[in-house]
Amino acid sequence: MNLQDSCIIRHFNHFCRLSDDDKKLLLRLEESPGHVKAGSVLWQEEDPASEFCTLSRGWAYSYRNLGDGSRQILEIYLPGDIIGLREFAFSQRLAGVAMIDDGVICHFPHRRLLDIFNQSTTLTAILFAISSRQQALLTERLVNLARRTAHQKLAHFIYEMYLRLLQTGALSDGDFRLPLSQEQLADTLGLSAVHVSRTFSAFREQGLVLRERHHVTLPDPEALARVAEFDDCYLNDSVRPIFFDGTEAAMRMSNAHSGDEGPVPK
Amino acid sequence: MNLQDSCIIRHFNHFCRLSDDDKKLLLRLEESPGHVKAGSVLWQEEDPASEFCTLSRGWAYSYRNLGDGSRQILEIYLPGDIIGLREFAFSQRLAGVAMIDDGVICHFPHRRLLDIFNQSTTLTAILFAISSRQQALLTERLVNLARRTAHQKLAHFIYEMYLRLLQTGALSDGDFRLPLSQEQLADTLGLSAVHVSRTFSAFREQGLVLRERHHVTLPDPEALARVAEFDDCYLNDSVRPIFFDGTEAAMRMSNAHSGDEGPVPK
DNA sequence: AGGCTTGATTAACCTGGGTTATCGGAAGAA
DNA sequence: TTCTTCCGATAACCCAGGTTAATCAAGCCT
Repeated sequence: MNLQDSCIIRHFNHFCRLSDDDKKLLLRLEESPGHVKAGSVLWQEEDPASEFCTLSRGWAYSYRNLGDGSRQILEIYLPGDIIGLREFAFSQRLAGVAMIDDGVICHFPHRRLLDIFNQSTTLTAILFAISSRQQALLTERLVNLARRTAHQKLAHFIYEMYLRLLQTGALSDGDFRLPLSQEQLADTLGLSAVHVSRTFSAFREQGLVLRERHHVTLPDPEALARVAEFDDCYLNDSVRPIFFDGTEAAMRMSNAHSGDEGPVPK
Repeated sequence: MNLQDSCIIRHFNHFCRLSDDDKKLLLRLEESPGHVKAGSVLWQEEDPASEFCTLSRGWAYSYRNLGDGSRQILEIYLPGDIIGLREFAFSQRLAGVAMIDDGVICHFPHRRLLDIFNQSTTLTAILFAISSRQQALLTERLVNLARRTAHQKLAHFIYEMYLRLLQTGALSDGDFRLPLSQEQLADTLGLSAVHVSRTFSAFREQGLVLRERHHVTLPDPEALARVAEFDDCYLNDSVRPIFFDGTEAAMRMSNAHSGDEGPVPK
């Protein structure tokens, strides 16, 4: 397999330029990618947890089923995202994962993470950063659910998706595919499907969001961000390259004892 | 300093027996512990992020301030917890942290994590597990906020605290100190302080929870868990030793090619 | 073409919990 | 002791969003 074909190498490359050795290490850990159908369940809560996955094509989501028959969608995964890091320390799944679209996923046994820890500090740091970023997304979703009105929740979610898709270079203007049903949106936002519909109707009248089937148009993305009180620092990549420059400098330092260099935070 | 005095060594030991080398590595990274007063702010949102902390004594919480003047408490930290892992991949704080009690914290510069990554696979795996566990707590809080009634939210929170305190061996029966004001509970649970008060009144009448100042008594913890629809698998340690046994076997394998030994999680 | 299913819209009605306000008690300050 | 401040309790009022139900449009199957 060519070094550029691997979906996980592509994903890691987003964070930090990789050496050829690191690429080979990642590649060796990767098992055959497989096609999965829309709606199929990758795993359910309390299944044994023994691997994680990279989503190469298609969208997916993780969810929890509640006692009263409702469910909460925890996270939406886009192509390039890693699924299942959540359960690294557990032997059971804490949440189910299902496909939204037809897609392609690659499997990695949990235990092979240790090979990465053993052999590449760079990859280890990237994995930590990915986990940290997922936690940031989760935190923001928590605030969104706990403290905002239905209008803000929906606006925030749509704008977050818009930014994430922009980052992956998957779109240019405020016009993209959002393959979630209103019921799935409701399960994500802690609302009823009926109220999601009401809110979309309000947005349509205000010219904020136009939704047609699984397609969304944002005539004025900035206006939407204002409604949502959106603060994008939790998504902002621009901090990460700085960190990784620092990382590499720090790694050189700790190997060579070259003394202080670069800004040292107080 | 004695190897057993370090708060971080004590914390890591909860997860996995450490070698003396690992202990020395942890100790070398640790800087002087410091006393902090109740109510003092360790850092605020958007402060530069350059270190993480171990909470050695006292309680703390992380929070986000919202545009409308309200705030959301994200996480309660108990003695032994690590604070600030969230921002590993960021140069800015995503959330503020403040002390609830008087306490003691130890500081670790972010950059020194790389020394750990470089030098100890065991410590790296433990750090990953800690981060994974924090994500599990966050996820459970998210579900709690999004999908449950006020009664369930409060019951769930109190029962979670009860279990966490049990785990750290800090209490024996259903009777413990909960040093949070009703306003702080409200900010944690996405409720108003008034409604927290109402809910406590209801619990008192039902004999579920008796709260007096900062002290809580649970006459029947199991009944409380039932009200909360509590599922403790996200807190359950019993899965972790299994994982770490597997880890150590795998590590020995990858170092020495010694073949299968010990239970390997399937 | 005719059923079936799934998703979306809209309306009518209801309730959990927010908001505001008032009061009382405990702890600290002087 | 008295003043002050903080915290918690309770009541009255109100509204955002849940619930139920009816209707409609769009695939899909055969």
